[in-house]
Amino acid sequence: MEQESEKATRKPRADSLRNREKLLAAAHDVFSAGGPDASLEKVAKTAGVGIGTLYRHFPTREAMFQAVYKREVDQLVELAARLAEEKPPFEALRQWLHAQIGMVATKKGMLAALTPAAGSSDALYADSSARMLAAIGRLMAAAIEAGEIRDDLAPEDVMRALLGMCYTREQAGWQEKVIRLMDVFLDGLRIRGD
Amino acid sequence: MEQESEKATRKPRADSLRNREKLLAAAHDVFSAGGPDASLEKVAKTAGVGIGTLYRHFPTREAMFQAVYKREVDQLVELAARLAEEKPPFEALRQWLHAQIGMVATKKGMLAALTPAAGSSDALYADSSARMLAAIGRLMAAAIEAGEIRDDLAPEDVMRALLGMCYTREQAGWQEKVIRLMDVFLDGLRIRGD
DNA sequence: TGCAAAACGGAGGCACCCTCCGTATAAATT
DNA sequence: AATTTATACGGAGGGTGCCTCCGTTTTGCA
Repeated sequence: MEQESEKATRKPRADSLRNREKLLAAAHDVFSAGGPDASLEKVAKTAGVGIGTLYRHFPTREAMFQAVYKREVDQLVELAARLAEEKPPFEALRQWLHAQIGMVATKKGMLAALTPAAGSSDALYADSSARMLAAIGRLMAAAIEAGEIRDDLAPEDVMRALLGMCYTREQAGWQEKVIRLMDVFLDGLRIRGD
Repeated sequence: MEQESEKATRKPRADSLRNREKLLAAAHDVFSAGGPDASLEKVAKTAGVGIGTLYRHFPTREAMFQAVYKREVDQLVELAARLAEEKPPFEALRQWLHAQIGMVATKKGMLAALTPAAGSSDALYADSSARMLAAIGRLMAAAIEAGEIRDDLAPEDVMRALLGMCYTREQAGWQEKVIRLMDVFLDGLRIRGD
């Protein structure tokens, strides 16, 4: 019988992986729409699984937030890499920032949920933050090298501008407003070929 | 029949006023201890009234927060005036700041509760804030005139220091820690008679 | 003192939280 | 392919909180 560790680790079941993924997708949707206090039973129903399955995968609300958050960071970092390859530098930066806005809706719940228990999840947070800054840094560097944007802003500055704009998230429809604000900002960032 | 306005306004019932006051006191205690999501039924029970009575006086959770908040601002402004009369200037300032810390526990729930619905309660907020700054300004002016503290800080600065320190409110027992921090800060503020 | 307006209190219906366990199913074994 | 067995599934159920509604009690006024 072949096994690498002393513990007999069976291959994880396919349905388990499927359900985990379905739950994460559903959680993203539900929390984006309903805020951090949205019902976990609604998440389970949206995912099409039982409430028991949800709790087995994510024992606490915060565990669920963290998993969603990490997944989104992964996706955004990957998206940055793909955009950098496929699009002109400025356009890549623009599209990536737009994608960011969609994420903040969830991060909102994240922040509220993580703050009280701070300390347990600091590492996750710091790491994600660093990766995000690195990703935006690469996009900006490319645009600067192409002579498309100013070179006197740091990645942190752009990040702060983005998050600051999102701080007005209150009424319905804030995402559209922030996208417009962000486009104005990008217009200011751009070097025009006059 | 004598009445001042066209509407026949009967004198408010004594029990109503009593219960309202009991509810506000209970709400302060419960929210301080349990945070903004504390149970309203616990508030009613602590106050010794039925849940129906609570909802009649404060139809929504936010209405309750606002009432508690306003009451605390009133009390603190009044306390500032009394301390200014009865205590030496520096001691008055110190005791008032300590009292402030007790309030933040409730304001925490306040902020979380007010933010989403911003706009409906802006006026209340701005007014309270101004009154608080005026109160601390008077205490500081007295201490400056007596030569007890430095004169190069504005009321806003001290307020910001206080709130910044309170931002670490997470674990149990944060109030004690903040009181110690605040005393250190006050020690720095003080002009020593060397 | 009598009476009607106003306030009281808690039962009841609903939603959500989380646990527990009988049933179903996928991986391992033969 | 059939059997075994570890693992995952789903939802009923017990508990708590939210808020409404209405019969009962209290209070101000005449």
